[in-house]
Amino acid sequence: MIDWDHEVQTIDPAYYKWTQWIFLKLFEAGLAEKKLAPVNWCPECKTVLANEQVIDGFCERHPDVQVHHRFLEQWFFTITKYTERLLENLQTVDWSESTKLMQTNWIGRSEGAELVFTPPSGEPIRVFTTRPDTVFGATWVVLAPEHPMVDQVTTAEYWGDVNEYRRQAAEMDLVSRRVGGREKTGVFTGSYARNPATDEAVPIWVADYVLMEYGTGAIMAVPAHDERDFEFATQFDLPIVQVVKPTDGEASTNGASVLPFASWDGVMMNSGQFDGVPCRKAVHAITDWLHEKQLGSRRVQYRLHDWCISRQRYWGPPIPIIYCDDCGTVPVPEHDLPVELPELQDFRPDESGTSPLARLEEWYRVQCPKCGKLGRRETDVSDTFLDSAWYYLRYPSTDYNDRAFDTELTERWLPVSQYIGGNEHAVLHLMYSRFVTMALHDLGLTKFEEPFTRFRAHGTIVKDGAKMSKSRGNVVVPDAYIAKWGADTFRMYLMFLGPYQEGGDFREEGIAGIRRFLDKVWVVVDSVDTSGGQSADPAITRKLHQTIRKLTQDMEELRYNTAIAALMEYLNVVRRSDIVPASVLEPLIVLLAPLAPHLAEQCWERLGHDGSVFDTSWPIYDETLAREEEIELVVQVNGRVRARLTVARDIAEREAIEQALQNEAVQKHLGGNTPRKTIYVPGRLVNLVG
RNA sequence: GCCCGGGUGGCGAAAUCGGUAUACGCAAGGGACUUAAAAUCCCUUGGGAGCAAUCCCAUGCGGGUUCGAAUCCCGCCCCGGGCACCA
Repeated sequence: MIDWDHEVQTIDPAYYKWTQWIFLKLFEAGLAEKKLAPVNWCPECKTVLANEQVIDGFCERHPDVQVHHRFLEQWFFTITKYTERLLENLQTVDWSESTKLMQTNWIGRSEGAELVFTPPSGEPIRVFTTRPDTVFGATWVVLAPEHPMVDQVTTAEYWGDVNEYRRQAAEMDLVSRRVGGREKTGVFTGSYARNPATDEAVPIWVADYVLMEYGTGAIMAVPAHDERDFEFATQFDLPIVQVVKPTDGEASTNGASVLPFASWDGVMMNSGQFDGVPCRKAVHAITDWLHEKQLGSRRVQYRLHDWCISRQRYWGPPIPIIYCDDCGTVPVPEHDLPVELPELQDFRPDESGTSPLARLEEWYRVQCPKCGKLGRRETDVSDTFLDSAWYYLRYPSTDYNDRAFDTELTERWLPVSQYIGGNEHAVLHLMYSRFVTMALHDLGLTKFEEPFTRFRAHGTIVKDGAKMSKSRGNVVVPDAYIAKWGADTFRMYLMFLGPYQEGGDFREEGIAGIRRFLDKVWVVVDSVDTSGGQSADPAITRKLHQTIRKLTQDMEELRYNTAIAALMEYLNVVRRSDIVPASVLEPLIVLLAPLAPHLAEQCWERLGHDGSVFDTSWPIYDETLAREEEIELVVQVNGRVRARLTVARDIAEREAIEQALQNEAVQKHLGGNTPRKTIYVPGRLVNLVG
């Protein structure tokens, strides 16, 4: 039941006051930083976006609009400080496996090593690799175009080439830059660095297939054992040295045709004292060896980046920060919250990279809360995902205006015991909420660190093979169906369509079946025997308890389709009976209530009850009453069904086999032979093997 | 390319632990009621052979393990989703 007294609206200053408060808490905890970084810019939204809001290089809200790179100073939440916990805690929560997997992949944990390649002069170049075992085959080094060391290593002779290449890379937008399989490009810097394993000088290149945002922004290239490096070697005629030979490969020694060989199933070669060692062992042996020489160390790398929360749009809670020439970055004092959104004539965003609020000088010019000198408000607002990252904490505490969430109420109601949503939020809302909750937990503000104990991802109902969207024009509007069939029918039909977590294509073919079922319920309720004198047929009672058991289990596991099928079966049994006592019908109505609430409520009233059906308790099944006394025992000969016997439920093995052997059809198929082997599965079958 | 999920009647789908494949519903066909139609009720319905009892075949394709496979293993094909030059 929905309690409208506990409604929240994230655009209400009474709500976003606390969103800003949460920002301040995270800021105090050192989890909010403003930094200059390459960020995703949507030219349609005219704002930056978080990585999680960029889908295949396109804007989440504008699927036709490509996202660009911009270097801007933005506020970030350092979610990466929680990477390990976000990963580890996944094992403690009861969530859909698909959702957990998506988060795991998004966090993208990789074990490997950081190795040092030393140029003759200047700083060493640090590279991250997951294959330190292949370091003997590293024949050059690549820096990302944005790598700060490019300037130092580029020689005068190559200065022009390198600069031109960097200029082109900077101009390229995210999409064309990141397409895998694109022809490799790059330039030589003129310098060399020493391979820490071979001690040989290898050339230093700059190429855009290396990304500054991942690892150290530099790699060692091992063309024999990495597809991309192999491609680059082919393109620029660079040396290829095989250092791993396949364990079970046929063409293991005469190399070229099987390269690049990127598998872990191999042993080392051309690797000095490590020759013959399997890759998986060599990884550690070589890393440790380089560690002793102080040229490398083990390292774990993640794909997850910090959460960019700055937005240059109007709608959103202004980030509660004031910049002062003397005091620097000053948080707005709690008692000054909320920082309200001012009225603005034209609130549309523009290309400037600053928020519409930056046009309103009388708003952003304020006194510094510390020294009183004239300062300037932050004009960016926060990501709307921050609003939703904590809303569940607000629900129980909406009556309190002096605190975001009340300790006692929070303890009583939270964490959320069952949450249902779509997998499109797996790496957005669900990840952000987990992070915010962990941060609040570490600040001592909540007792739990996971917001949602149990989460189930619903499937997507698609139409004509595609996700419903206004632009495609394939949206199913429920209103028409509700008008024609009724809300209960439509609701129940959607549940009956198929497994809840799978979704499927929307068709209306079967909807009449649900309506017929509900009509039959109504008719049966009308014909119920209310005299109280009739006792129920034992067969119906048995079916009733089986149905209660099935519903109890199915509802808990969100298996609505089979729950409904079970109710239909039960109704079919009830309808075959001439007399229907209230005792067999009332539980049906209670079981139906969560599926067809309106109809159930009316039936309940019609059965002579004053209160709501939702105030009655869920029926409890009796295992003894649900038990079948007689069962059908299948008799197989050599695994094929040849007879079915009706026997007592608890028939002894010896007796069952005895009866099976006496069966005529069974004897025929045995052909007069005695079975060599008999298999007995209690309550199910006898298999005679001849 | 890598990682998940799925493929079962004409259709949506069941079979939850390796043990009666096709529950439940839709659609279709036949019948009852009706002057007629709708609605409702009853019956039939995986494919094939047969008067029948019954038998054979069938869970995307090809192999395997097992007394027994939709379910487990190996190799493919197709559909949906996620990630993607992440070193």
